[in-house]
Amino acid sequence: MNIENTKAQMRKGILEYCILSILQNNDAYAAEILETLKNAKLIVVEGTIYPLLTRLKNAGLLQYRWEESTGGPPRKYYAITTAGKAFISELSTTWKDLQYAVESITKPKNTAS
Amino acid sequence: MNIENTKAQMRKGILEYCILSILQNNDAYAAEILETLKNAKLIVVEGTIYPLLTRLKNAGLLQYRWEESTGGPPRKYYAITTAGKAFISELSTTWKDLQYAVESITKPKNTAS
DNA sequence: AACAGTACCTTGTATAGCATAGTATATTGT
DNA sequence: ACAATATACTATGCTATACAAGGTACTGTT
Repeated sequence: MNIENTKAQMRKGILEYCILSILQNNDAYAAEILETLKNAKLIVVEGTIYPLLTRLKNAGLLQYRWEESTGGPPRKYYAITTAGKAFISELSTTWKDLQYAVESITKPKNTAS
Repeated sequence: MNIENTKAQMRKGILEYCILSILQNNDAYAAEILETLKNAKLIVVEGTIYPLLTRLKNAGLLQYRWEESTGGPPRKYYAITTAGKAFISELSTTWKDLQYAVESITKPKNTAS
């Protein structure tokens, strides 16, 4: 029950939303997505993101194309699909509902103002 | 990859925070906590909350006392400990950081304003 | 004594993310 | 041409949380 573990648990479930959102702005390959998440202080590692991208692709929310790189192996550039865009709006609602629920619970109540 | 599953995933990790927050206001027993969560639209079931309460108790964040009921078996009233209060403030920070991170990622960027 | 209602507890399952190791491609140096 | 290095993608096993489902125990009513 340490704080780091709890942080990791809170992160779970929002990564899909974050990744889809990142791709809504620009197509990107795994390393770029990873970099964006890190810049936003969402620590994620390779072993997490690759399976997640595959899952989103298999669900039809993402698609990818191969692109040559100036150095090193070709890159898988992911792009969001129509279904993915629709899913984002659902996730956005879910996230807002969750934020509201947590706020209403954690806000201390005036038991006898 | 349906929305209900994703909702459940997002809920993960915030339940500890919510339960500790509820107990910060008043001592309560499991059924009361469950009711409060439901009122906030956080769907949780018995099988989730009992192990969680035990975990929080074993971590020293909660303590409990037995109290007689007017009808039915005695109730375990949980109360937050000093360590629990300290943990809440950490969770509060974590939650705010997470909200900020998600906001910065999901907010669409002006790629060429 | 049997039943219903309340409250608490336990076991098994699914899923997400992590750690780690492995595979494949392209460039660089000899 | 071959080996070494860097980049990018993939696969396997582990852990923790939440859920589903079933079980135990106590109290009051008929």
